[in-house]
Order: sequence, then structure tokens, then C-alpha cells
Amino acid sequence: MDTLLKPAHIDLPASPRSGQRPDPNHADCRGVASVLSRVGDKWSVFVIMMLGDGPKRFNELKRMINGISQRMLTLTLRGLERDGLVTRTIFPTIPPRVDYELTDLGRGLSRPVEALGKWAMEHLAQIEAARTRFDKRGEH
Amino acid sequence: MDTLLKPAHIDLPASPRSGQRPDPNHADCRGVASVLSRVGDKWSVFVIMMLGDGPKRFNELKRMINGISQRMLTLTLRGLERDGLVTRTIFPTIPPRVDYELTDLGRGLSRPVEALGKWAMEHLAQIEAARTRFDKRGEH
DNA sequence: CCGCATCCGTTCTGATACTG
DNA sequence: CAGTATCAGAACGGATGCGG
Repeated sequence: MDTLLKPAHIDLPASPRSGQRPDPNHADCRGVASVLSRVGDKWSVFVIMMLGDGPKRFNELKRMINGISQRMLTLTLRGLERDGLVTRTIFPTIPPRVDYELTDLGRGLSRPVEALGKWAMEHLAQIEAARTRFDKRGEH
Repeated sequence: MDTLLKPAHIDLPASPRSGQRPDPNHADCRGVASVLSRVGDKWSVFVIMMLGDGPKRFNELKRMINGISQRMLTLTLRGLERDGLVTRTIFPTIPPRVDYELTDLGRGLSRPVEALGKWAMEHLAQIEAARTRFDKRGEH
């Protein structure tokens, strides 16, 4: 079990040398980063959104997201489970069935996440326009 | 200028085979993903937050974030600039001075982002507890 | 049906050194 | 001070095959 499905996450970039003196204001930045990188994870956001509707099965999620590979979905779900954002319920039937559902914590997170998603959809055009403009200028 | 400071971003995972039939509901997921991955970018969130206070200089930002390397800060700022979220103002003085500031678009984004950051800080303890618990069980 | 493990290419990151 | 170039190591991500 050496390589496992390496979650890796980010945990902490490990606080820098002791010689440094970050503003106390930003002392918690590292910790926050580890939470945000879960959210920032491309797939996590989608999974959280999909699960906002209610519990889903593995392949149901896979189908909904559709661009995701099995591996990444497994990894994402594990990460979410690890962080206490989703629960994993196994029904030892044949064939097996596994349901994923948001915890209260996860449901709380889904609100800001959906706000972000909403914003993203509304301003998508503007951003893409800006991107195109920028790229055109850059290609000197 | 071959390797440059490769931005790479994500742009689009490129939509899958045409044989697939994702719910129309998720047709725009890909586009949203490219926006979210900017937000999800560990550093982007911090930069946006820092800039929420007002314009900042390059090294000022570097100092505030403190875990970031010069390279990553440059990359992050470029990406943000590309997306039309921040402006870059150069003062051709000696020594040179460059100010970064949120655009209106960026300021709009900073609201949901800060909500997310706020949530992250408030629930950090719960998440870390869940993580520890999970890891302890995993280390069979 | 659910999910773990391995191979293996691609991408990201940090450290360092060099310009204007 | 602000930024670029380069390189080597780490992490990510997908495809495939196996097992409960």
C-alpha cells in the first residue's frame, strides 16, 4: 500500500522559516489555504453542487459530471469525505450500492460555493472576452 | 521566449466524445470550470482578498502572502490580469513601481470569494478535526 | 456496480541566477 | 524594485486491469 490512491491534498505548505514575521492577520492563511484548495479543486466544486440536490450514487455523479474520470471522482469523494463534507453510505447488496450525501458541514459550504458558481456563470462572458483581448495583445 | 512563465491555466478540459449526452443543465459546466479554477487557485484567492483592501505593490503582496514565491505571485497576477480581474499600473520611476488593483469585475468577484474565505476560517477547526479523525482510521 | 492499484506522460512549483 | 529564464523534482491526471 505504498502508492495508494494518493490524496496528497495540500495540508500545509509548512510554515516558513522561524525568522519570518508574517502579520498576525495572516497567521491563519496557511490553514485557510488547505480548505480553499479543496474548494478550488475543479471537481470538488461540481460534486458539491451536484450533491446539493440530494444524495447521489457513484456512477450517477460520474454521469452528471461527465468529464471526470473514475479515478478523479474517487479521489475527489475521498477528499470530501476526509474533510467531513460528505458521507459515504454502503448498502451491501448485490450489486453493491454506495450513496454519497452532503453533511451539515458540506451543506454549509455549498452555499458560498453556489454563490461563486452563480457569479461565474453570470460573468463568464466578460471574463472570456477579457481573456481573448489579453491573449491577442500578448501574441506580439 | 519559448518557455516563458507558462501560465497554462485550464481554459477547457475539452468537451468529451460527441456520443455523450450530458444534461442540458450542465452544458455550461466546462466554461464555469475555467472560471472556478482561477478562483480555486490557492494563491488567486489570497491575492483577491489582499487587494480587497485597496491597491498594492508587488512586493507588498509578496510580503503579505509570505508563503508564495516570486514566480507564483507573478503568474497569479498575470492570470488575474488576463481575466480582467485586476489592473496593472506601471510608474516608470526609479526604482520602478507597479500597482495592482481590483477592477470592478474583480471587486464583484471578491465578495463571494470573501464569503468563502470567511466560511473557511470559521469551519477550519471542524475540517481539520475531521481530517485527523479520518487519517487516524486510515492508518490501519 | 463500486473502487483500488500501477504505469506513465503532462503540468505545476520552488530555487536560483540574471536583466532593466 | 519588478520581472524573466531555466531546470529539476513533485504533484496531477488519465487509461487500463484486477477484485469484492
